[in-house]
Amino acid sequence: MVLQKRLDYGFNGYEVPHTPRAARSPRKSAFKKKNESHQISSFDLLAAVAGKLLLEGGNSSSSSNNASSGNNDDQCAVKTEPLNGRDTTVEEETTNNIAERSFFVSEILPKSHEIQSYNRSPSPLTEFHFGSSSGVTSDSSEKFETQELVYEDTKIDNSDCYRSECNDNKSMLGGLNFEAKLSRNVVAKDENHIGSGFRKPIPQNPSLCSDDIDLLGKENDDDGENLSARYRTKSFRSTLRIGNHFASKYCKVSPKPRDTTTVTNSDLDMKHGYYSKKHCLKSQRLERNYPIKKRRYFDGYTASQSEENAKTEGLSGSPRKTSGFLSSIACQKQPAVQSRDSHVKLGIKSFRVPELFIEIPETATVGSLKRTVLEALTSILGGELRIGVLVHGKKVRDDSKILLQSGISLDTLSDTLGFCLEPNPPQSTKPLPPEDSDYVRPCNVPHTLTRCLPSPGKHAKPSNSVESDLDSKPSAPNRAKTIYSRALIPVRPLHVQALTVVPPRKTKRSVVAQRRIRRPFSVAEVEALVQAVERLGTGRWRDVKLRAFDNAKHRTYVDLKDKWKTLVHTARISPQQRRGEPVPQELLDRVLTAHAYWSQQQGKHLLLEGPKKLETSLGL
DNA sequence: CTTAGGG
DNA sequence: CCCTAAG
Repeated sequence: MVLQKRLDYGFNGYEVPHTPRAARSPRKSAFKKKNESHQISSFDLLAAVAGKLLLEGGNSSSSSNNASSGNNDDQCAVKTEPLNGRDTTVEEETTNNIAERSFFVSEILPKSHEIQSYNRSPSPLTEFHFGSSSGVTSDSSEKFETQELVYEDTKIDNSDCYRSECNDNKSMLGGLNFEAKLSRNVVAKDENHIGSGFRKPIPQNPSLCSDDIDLLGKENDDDGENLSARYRTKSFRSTLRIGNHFASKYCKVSPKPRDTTTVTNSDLDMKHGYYSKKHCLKSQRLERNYPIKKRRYFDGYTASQSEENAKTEGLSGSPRKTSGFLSSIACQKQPAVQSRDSHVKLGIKSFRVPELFIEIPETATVGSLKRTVLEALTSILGGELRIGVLVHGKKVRDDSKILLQSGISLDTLSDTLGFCLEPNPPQSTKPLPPEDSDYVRPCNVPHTLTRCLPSPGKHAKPSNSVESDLDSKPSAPNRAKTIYSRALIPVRPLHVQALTVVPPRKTKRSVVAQRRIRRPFSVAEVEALVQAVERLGTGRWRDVKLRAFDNAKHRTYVDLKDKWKTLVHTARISPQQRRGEPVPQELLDRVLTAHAYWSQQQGKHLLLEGPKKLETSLGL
């Protein structure tokens, strides 16, 4: 019942982030004044459903499978049911079974059923009925993965293994995907974390996700990318899942329990089932030395800029990174409801909780595992639950927008609308030091997914020597006994693919380029940079790179240029305003001197005898 | 691929 | 750090 309570909280707190930015493809024509007055509030309902889902989850292990089926019967737009209705004993529940314990949030809404999305209901909960749906049979363990997107009328095959797997099974198992990590530490089971988002559970594993912190910086950046980044950070890992099972199911990779690399790879593969190996290699290489120049799409949903954009942008908005959250709520347009009221009818097929990482000892009991997962889950969603709306994979944050304004219309609904659950005030959890971009993955997989790979020993690495810093070779994760898997369920925005003539799935590579982890320059690096610039000037960053940072694979000449820029700025502001590791004034002075010198030099344009070295000029 | 700058 | 227009 505690869950119920939280559910309520979540409800109250529900609020879609504001989205200042206009729709990618403002289609004025789409604005039918007729609908302007309509405000969609069904999201609230969705939130309610989600909450309900939680509730179900919380009780699933001990209560009946119809915990909430006693609600309204009519107009139940969404049905929810604990996947694992039958209450199996702990002994019986294998890891897989646990995973299987996802929650079936909803079924395809019968055509006849319609959700009057526009009518704000004072009591959202009443609009959703959480009845029990068809039972999930034993084989469900093989399909615990949620159905990502289910198209009723448009059978779109995105071809990624993960997806197709799902489609194979008629049973749309929505729900929670569990990902567990076995380790020596048990996630604390205290309840202090309630309401604090997943802050609690995560800290247990500081090495899992490290970098996201700085991502939280820009708060009002309406840019989709940034938004994504933010969410990735705050809401990261919310999908619980038993990696091994997942791997075996969705990836070719043979599941090897306790094999970190394998599992990880599996996940990666899963995520990029259609990712060509070749591309992986390339990607890796790129990331290794230089920033990937491809547009980054957020977790899961990614595509090469050229291809994806070309394919979808022109049609109905550019695909954007989607939030890292789950979004396996499938909605669909009701074919026969082209009614003039232009009401959007959508059926929610399933929910999936965002990815989540938990740590639990291998020796823990299944029961404790369940408990842990449950706790982690509730802690995540417990705080404030809310629903995110995705249109073309892009989050729509402006609640005031009408559907049409957001690009949600009868014509495109089924292909563009998506939802995602997200813990409210996304708490920035203690990010775990992400693996270095140079990290060499066991197999050729998109680097992006390694973001949370454990990187022991990388924490306290106060580099004093330029050497060490310049050549910060990430230590390879060493967790033989840890089962680590990731469950980044790609939130594939419904592409307009179905509506376009573009040949479906043609080299639909997805490059999940992730923002590089922030790696503040150390004093030593600054020193090296300054020295190099003094000698080479400020217009030869490549040379600077080669000269002083040739071994620092993670520093590109662009980085150096940027750093110089900031150094110059830093040198000009008062020491009080400076942040981060303090740079010796001496260096800053040199920065200013060199900057002034080279600026002048550049201005002089005198290359008669070649640019004199600053050093020479200064008599150094 | 590099630069140079704005974001 | 990212993204990109220019060269």
